[in-house]
Amino acid sequence: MAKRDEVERETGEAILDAAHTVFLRRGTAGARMQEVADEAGVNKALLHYYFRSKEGLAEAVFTRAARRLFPPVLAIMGSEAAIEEKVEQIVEHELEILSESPYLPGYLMSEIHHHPERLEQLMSMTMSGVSPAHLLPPIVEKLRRQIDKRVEAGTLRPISPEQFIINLIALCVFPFAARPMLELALGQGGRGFEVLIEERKRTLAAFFLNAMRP
Amino acid sequence: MAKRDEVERETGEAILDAAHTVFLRRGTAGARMQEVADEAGVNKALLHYYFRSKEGLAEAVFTRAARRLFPPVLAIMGSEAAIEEKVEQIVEHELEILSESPYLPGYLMSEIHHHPERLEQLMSMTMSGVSPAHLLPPIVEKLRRQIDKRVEAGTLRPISPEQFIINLIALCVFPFAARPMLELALGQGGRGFEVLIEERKRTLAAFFLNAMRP
DNA sequence: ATATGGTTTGACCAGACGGTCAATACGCCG
DNA sequence: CGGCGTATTGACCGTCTGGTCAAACCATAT
Repeated sequence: MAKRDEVERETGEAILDAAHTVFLRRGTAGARMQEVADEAGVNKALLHYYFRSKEGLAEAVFTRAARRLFPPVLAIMGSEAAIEEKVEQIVEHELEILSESPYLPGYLMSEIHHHPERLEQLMSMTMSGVSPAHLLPPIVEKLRRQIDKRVEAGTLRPISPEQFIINLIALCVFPFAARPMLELALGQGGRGFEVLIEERKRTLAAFFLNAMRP
Repeated sequence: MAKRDEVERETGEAILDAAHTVFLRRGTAGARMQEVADEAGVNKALLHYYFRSKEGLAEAVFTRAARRLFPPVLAIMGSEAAIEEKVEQIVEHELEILSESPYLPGYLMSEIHHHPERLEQLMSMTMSGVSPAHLLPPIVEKLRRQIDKRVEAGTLRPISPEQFIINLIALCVFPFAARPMLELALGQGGRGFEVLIEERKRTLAAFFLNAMRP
C-alpha cells in the first residue's frame, strides 16, 4: 500500500469515478480511454493495469451504477410499508437521485440494449450473499399479495405487480431519459425542466395513487 | 437516372435504411461505416458519395426516425377528439409502432443526450412549410383549454398539458426503453415481454384515464 | 458508334485508438 | 542504506476506421 492511499482515494476508485463521468457523457462506445485517463489525472496505461481492458472498465462502471440505482428501489418495494407509502417513497427517492445524475437513465438504457450480457452477469452476481435473480421474485410476490388484499377490500384497482412497478418507474424515470427534448420544448434553457421536476415531486405520487383507485 | 432506379429503390434510400438498421443496433458511436455498406450491399465509398460523412449519415438517420415517430403524436394531440379518445389513440398508436421497432426509443434517447444539436436542428427544420418549434405551442395551448374546460365541468383532475403529455408518453415508451431488463426480469426469453405489452394495449388507456378522474 | 454525365468500385491513406512493455518511481522492511 | 514488490509512466505497436481518389461502369443522347 502506498502512503497516498490514506490521504488520496484508492487509485482504482479514482479511475472508476473518472470512467463513470466520461462513459456517461460520451456513451460507452464513444468514450476514449485517453479521456478517462485525463479525467482521472493518470497515465493511460494505468487504466489497463487496474481494469485490463476498456471492456473491463465498462463492465465495472455499469455494475457500480446499477448497484447504486436498483437496490434502494427493491428495498422500498419489498418493505412492510403500505402501498401509498411505497409510492411516495419511490417517487421522492427516484426524483432525488436522478436530479443529481441526470445522465444515468440514458446511460443504463443504452448499455442494456447494446450489452445485454452485462445485465445477465449482474443478475447472477452475488450481493451480500444473494443474487438479484433470487431477490426479485419474493418481492414481486409480496407486492402481489399486498395488492390483492387491498383489491378484495375494495380500496384498490386490480393490477399486476409487474405493471404496477413498471408504471411507477416509468413516470419517475422517463422525464430524465427525455431530458434534452423537454429542455428544448419547455424553453428557458433548462430552467423549465427543473420547474417541471419540482412540480412532479409534489404531484406525481398523488397522480399515480389516483390511477390506482377502484 | 439509371434504369435500376425504376426497379430497385433509390440507392440513397437503401443506404439510409441500412444505416438505420445498423445505427439502431450498435448505437451511432458503435456503428461502423463498413457494416452499413455491407448491410446495404454497396461499396463503402458510396456512403460518402451520398452522405458526405458519418456525421452526415447519422444526422439523416436521426432526422428521419424523429419525423416518423413524433408527428403522429402531435397530430393526435392537436386533433378535435375528446381527451379520452386522444389517450386511447396515443396508446394504441405508440404501442403499435414501438412493437415494430423496439430499438427506436433507446436510440433516440441516446442521440439526444450525446448530440443535442441534432434536436435543435430538427426543431428549426421546416416540415410542410412550418417548423416544429412553431407547431408545438398551439397544440399545447389547445390541450390546455381542453383540459381546463373539463376541469371546470368537474369531470377531470387539474393537470398541466405538459405533465399530461409527459405522463402519457412515459407510460407508453418506457417499457421499450427498458426492454432488455424486463425480458430478463419477466423470464420466458422475451415471451414475457410480449405478453406484458399486449396487456398494456388493453389496460393502459383505462389506467391513465383513471388517474385523470377528479 | 461514340461521347457524356451521373454512379459505383477497389485500392489506398493518415490518424485515432486500444493495448503492451520495459524502465522508473516510490513506500516499506530488514 | 539497500533491496523488494507494487504503482506509475512514456514510448511504442498493430489494427481499425473514416475518408479520398482515380479508374471503371453504365444508361442515355447525339
